[in-house]
Amino acid sequence: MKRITIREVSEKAGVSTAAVSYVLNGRIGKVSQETVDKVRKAVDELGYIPDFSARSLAGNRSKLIGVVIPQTEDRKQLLLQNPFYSELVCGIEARLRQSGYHMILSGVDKGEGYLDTSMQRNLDGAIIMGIYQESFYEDLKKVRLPIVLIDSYIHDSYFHVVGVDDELGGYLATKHLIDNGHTAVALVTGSIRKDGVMEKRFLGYKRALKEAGLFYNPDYVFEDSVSYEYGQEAGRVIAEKHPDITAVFAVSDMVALGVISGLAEAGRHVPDDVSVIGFDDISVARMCHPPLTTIRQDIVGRGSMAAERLLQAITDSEESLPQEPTVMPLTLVQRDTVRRLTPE
Amino acid sequence: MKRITIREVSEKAGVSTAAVSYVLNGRIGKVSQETVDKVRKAVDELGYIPDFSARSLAGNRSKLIGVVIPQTEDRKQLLLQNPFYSELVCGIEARLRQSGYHMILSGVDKGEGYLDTSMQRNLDGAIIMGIYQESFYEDLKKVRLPIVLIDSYIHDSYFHVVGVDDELGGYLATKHLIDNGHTAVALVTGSIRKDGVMEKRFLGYKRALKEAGLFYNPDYVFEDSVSYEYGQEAGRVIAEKHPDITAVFAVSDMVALGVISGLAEAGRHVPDDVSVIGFDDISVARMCHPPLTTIRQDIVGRGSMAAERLLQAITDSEESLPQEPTVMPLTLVQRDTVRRLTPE
DNA sequence: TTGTAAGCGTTATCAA
DNA sequence: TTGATAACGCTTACAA
Repeated sequence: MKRITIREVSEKAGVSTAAVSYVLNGRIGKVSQETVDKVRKAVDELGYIPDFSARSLAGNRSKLIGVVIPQTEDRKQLLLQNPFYSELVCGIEARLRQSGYHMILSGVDKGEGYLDTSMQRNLDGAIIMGIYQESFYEDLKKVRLPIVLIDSYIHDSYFHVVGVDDELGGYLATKHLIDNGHTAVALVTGSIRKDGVMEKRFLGYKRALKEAGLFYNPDYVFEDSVSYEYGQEAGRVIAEKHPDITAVFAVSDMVALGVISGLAEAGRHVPDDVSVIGFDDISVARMCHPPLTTIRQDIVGRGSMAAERLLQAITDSEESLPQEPTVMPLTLVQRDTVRRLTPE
Repeated sequence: MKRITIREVSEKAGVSTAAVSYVLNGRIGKVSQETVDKVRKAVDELGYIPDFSARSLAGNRSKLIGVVIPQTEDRKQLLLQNPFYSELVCGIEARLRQSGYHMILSGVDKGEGYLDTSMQRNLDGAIIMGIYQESFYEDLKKVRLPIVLIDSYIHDSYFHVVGVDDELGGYLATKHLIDNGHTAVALVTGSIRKDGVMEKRFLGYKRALKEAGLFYNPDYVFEDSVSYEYGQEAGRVIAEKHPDITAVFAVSDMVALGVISGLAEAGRHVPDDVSVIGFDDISVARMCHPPLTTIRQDIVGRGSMAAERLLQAITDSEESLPQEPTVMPLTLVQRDTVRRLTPE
C-alpha cells in the first residue's frame, strides 16, 4: 500500500505542508477555518495515515510507552503467565490505547538495562514492574523519561509509584485468620528483602500477631520464592512437619494455590484441616476449588492507574517531579478457604 | 541523556557516516577491517545507541512487530487474562527479543482495523490471534506485510498459519472419554462457526462418537461462549437436567474449570460423578483440584514458532508466499478428572 | 574501499 | 495566516 505523505495532502489541499501539520496537530488558531476544512477534506479523500517514525524523528513524541515485566527465573520468558502481571498489562494497554499510545511489552535481559530500548525507540515513558538492581534505576534516570514503578518501594522521588499498602494487606490477612480463632499462623513468602513488597507483608503479619498478643515464631515462616511450586513444597512441609499449624497466610494467590495443593497431597484439606488466605485476588482465585479467601487489590485498575499517571506526567510538563505515590485500596474477600476455629 | 549520532561516531573514528552505517549493519565486505575496528572502538567509547525511528524512516526496517490479541466481550480489555493468550505472548516475545525485535501488543478497537497501526508504526510484520471479520484480513493484505495467524482457519495463502489439528484434538479428547467407558458424552463449546476452531473440535467429537458406534445427540452439545462463566452454567445445567451424562469434553481448559465448578455447585463431583476433559493444558490445568486431564498443546512453543515463522518470512524475501501451515503437535495428558467407568 | 549527498515524512523556525 | 526550508538520524546510491 502506497504511503500518502503530508506533502501530497498539502498539494491536494492547495496549502503548505506546514499548514497540514498544524491542522493534524490541532494547532488551531494558527490556521484559518478554511484551511482546516480543506486539509481535513484532503486527508479523508487521500486516506492519509501519519508516519510515527517521522514524527518521532522530528523531535516530537513517539507515542510509544515501554512496559517492562519480570521474567521467569531461567530468564527465558516473561512472567506474563502470572495472572498478576497479565491483569496489570490489560489495564495498562486499555488506558494507553484510549489515548492513542502504543505499548512495547518486553522483559529485560540479564545484565542488560533498559536504557538502550528507551533510546532506540524514543519512548515517551515507561512502566516498570518487578524489582531490579540499583544500577537499572540509575540508568533509567539518565534518560530523563517519565517512569512509573509498580511493585517497588524504591525511595527516589524521581519515579512515580502506583502501589498498595502491603503492610496493611499483610496485617489484614493475618488478622482475619486470628479473628477466626487461629493462633498458629504460618507465613509462606518469597524472599524477604529490605524494602521489598514481601518485607512489608511480613511486617504486617508480625504486627497482627503482636497486636493479638501472639508469639512470633520464626519456624512458622516459610521463605523462598513466590511461585506455585514453592507454595506446594511449603504445603507439604507444613502438613508433614507442622501439624500444629492451623492457618496459612500465603503472600500471593498463586502461592496459596500451591499451598493448598501441597497440603492436599499430604492428605490435609482446606479449610477443614487448615485455613489458607492469599493475596491479590487474581481471577483464578474465584475459579478454583474451594474459592480462595484473599486480600483483593484491583489489579486491572492499578494498571490503568499506572498508565493514567504516566500519561499525566508526559503531558503535564517535561520536568514535573512526581508527587506522592498513589496507593490503591485493599479489601478482604471472604470465600471458602478460611474456617472459624472457635465458634463463639 | 544526550543522543550520540552516527555523525559523531564517524568523526571520532575518522571515517564517513556511510562507513559507520555499513559497519553497524554488518555490511562487511564493503569496508576494510581497519575501518571496522575504528568504528567499533568509537561506538563503544561514545556509547552510541541507534535511533530506530530514523532507521525506520530511512526505509529500512523498524524491527517492530505488531501482536494483536482479542478483547473481552465488552471490548474494554485485552483477553490476556486468558492464560492461553498470555502463554502465547510469552513465547512470541522471547523469540522476537532474541532477534532484536520489539513487540507492540494491542487489541483492536471495535470497527477499527489494524491497517492504521501497521502503517503508522512501519511494522515489519504482525502476529494476529483471534478471529475477525473478513474486511479485517482484506485490509491487512493491502499493507503487504508478512502476517502470521494463530487460531484461524482462514483459507488464504497470503497468510502464514501456525495451528494445531483441532479436529484431531477433539477426536482424541472424546475418544479418551469413550475408551474409559463413557457413552453419554457432552460437549461444552463456544459458538460453532464455519471453519472456526470450535467447529473443528466439534467435528472431532462427532468422529469419535461415530467411530465408536455412538449416537450423536444434539442435546448433549452446549454451545455458547468459551469462558469460565459459561462452563459453569453448562455444568449446572448438566447436573440438574442431564443426570444421564457421565462425561464432558470442554473445548478449553478454562471452560472445563467452569464446568467442574458448576457441577460441584450442584453437588456433583469430578471425577466420581462425572468425568471432564479439557483442551490446551494451560498452566492452571495442573494447579487446580483435581488436576485436569486435557489435550495438551505446547502453547508457549506455538508462540515462538509463530514468531520464528514471521521472522523467517521477513528476512527470506519480500515476496515469498507462505508455505503450508505449521501444525503443532497435540498430546493427551492424563490427570485426575477422568474416571474409568467399566473396569475390565 | 571510501566519502558525498540525496532522500525518508514530520515538525518547527522564520520570513513574508 | 501562511509557506519555504532547515533540521531530525539514518541508509544507500553514486562518485571518487
